[in-house]
Amino acid sequence: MRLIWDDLRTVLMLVRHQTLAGAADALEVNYTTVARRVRRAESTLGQILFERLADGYQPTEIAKVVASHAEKMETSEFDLRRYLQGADSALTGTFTITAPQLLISSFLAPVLDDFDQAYPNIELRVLATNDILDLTRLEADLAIRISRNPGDTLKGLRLLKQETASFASPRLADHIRSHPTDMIDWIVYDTFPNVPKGTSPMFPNNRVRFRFDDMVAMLGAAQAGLGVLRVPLFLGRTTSGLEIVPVLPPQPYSDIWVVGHPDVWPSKKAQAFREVLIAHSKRSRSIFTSQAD
Amino acid sequence: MRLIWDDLRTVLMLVRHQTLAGAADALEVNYTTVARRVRRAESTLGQILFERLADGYQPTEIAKVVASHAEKMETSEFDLRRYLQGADSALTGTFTITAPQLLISSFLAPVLDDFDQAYPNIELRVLATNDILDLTRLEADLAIRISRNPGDTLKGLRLLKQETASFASPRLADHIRSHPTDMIDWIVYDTFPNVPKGTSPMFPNNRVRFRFDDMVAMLGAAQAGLGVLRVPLFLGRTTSGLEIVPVLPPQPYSDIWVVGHPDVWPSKKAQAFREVLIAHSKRSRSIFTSQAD
DNA sequence: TAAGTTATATGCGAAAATGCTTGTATGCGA
DNA sequence: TCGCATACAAGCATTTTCGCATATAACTTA
Repeated sequence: MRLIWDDLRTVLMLVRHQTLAGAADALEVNYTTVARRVRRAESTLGQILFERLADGYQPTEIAKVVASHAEKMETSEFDLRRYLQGADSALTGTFTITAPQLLISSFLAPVLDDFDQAYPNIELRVLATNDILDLTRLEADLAIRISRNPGDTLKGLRLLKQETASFASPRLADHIRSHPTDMIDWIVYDTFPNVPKGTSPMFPNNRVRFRFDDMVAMLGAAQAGLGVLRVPLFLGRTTSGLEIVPVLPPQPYSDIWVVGHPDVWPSKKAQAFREVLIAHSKRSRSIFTSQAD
Repeated sequence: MRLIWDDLRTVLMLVRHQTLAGAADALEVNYTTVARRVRRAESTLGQILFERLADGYQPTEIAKVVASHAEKMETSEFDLRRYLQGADSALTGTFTITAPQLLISSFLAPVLDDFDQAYPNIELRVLATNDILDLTRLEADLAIRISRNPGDTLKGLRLLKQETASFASPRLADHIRSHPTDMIDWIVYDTFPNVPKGTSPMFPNNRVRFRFDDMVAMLGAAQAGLGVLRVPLFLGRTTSGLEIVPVLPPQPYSDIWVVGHPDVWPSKKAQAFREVLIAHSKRSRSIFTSQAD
């Protein structure tokens, strides 16, 4: 019995995605190819691996066992690729980072510019997402994250401390300052559905007016004067049409970290990127806290 | 970077064998294919994996790392294949056993016959070798071994206790019995280069005359009357032209075991083979010891 | 020094794998 | 109930991979 390793990988992907098209996307092949590889695997194993149903391929118990072993193989592949990435001393090729969308324009854009100037032969790929990408699976080489915790197995470096404050449109800000005891409307994030704690006693009347699940939309609502917003200082300060209001005094917030997998961390490209990143962080420290205000 | 798993396996084989032809044999492909796959792997990794020398492909350090990861993948493959083998409840297909050559003709042949009669749809493959095959790598499904110890991770079942005794050609045996104090010539195995311990006091004069590294040759030499031989009872008894001589009284010897990997052990085919094996062992017990003499 | 052995390299035709296209079934929603 | 989207299946053409035959280089040995 001579198993084809790439057929095992194909079975793994089909078990994960349950449809030929899904597995084919993951493998970057035509879905017909997935179907044929699976048929071939079934015939060499002498076992039926999937039930062909109208809504996809349903894995049998045996297929799940096959997939679990293929998953171990995949882990070894990722281990290898991370090793190679870490050992790579070239300042050429591609380099992938990920960061929350809102950090890009206000903070990261100059870093990308500096890096591209300094290392024109490195093709920088930026994944702007709030999803926590899996650095173990090399979804990115480095991640910039807003979190006190760099993650379990990841190496991390704290770039910046930061604080939050309350922001509002200039009109609303004026009104609040001149009528501090009026009811103040808040725009809050879905996951923190109440008025932030720690509001100043000078502004005793607060209520939630809107809840959003998207920060960009919240900023838009605040720009339109719909309410007061609690955001990191850098974000409020770099968003036009917003100014700080003293309703909520500056409070410490999760720090900004650059994190990476220990295997990949020592690579020349990662080193280079961190240098540029740290230099820029030092320069822009004042945007993130009220200290230097 | 999209690595082809079977290319990694090819690199592993080439690191192991160091020549295209050797790796190609192991993979059962043409050696040209090995060369091409390795080139492809090198180009996708962007790394040179082997130095092409006159006497073969010399792996670089990176190739060794690649191979070590591919080896983990291979381990997972064997784990899977053993699992599938163990879960296989069919009494069809091939089944592989291994045993020392000398056990085959005298002891195992009837078992093979019985098994083939009882399970004509199973194609039995017999690897007659003194090498200890690696059951973890599925080089065989079951092994019949002469050893007190069934092995570290293997499951085992003791089939037979056995004893050794001294044998000689009829002519020599006659002479020894009639002239017990004459010098007795021994034919011994290279790894036990002295006269066996425990010779009877009735035959005080013993010396080594020949050392061999091959048991078949030793039996031939004994048949030709060149000396006395210590062999397991079953072997002396079933070899024509030899008879037992009382120089060395029967002594316990390593037992005969059937061993298998725990994963494969419960498979229907392995169960079936063990049943036939055990039945035959019980019937032929008397050949192996002096008890029933 | 010439023949033989053991390596790798390369060109060509056969075989295999792959992608594309068309056809069919099923479920969802206007 | 009629698209519409999503799934798989199957046939055909293309591309890729593979094996064979041949050539070349290094080393051994008579």
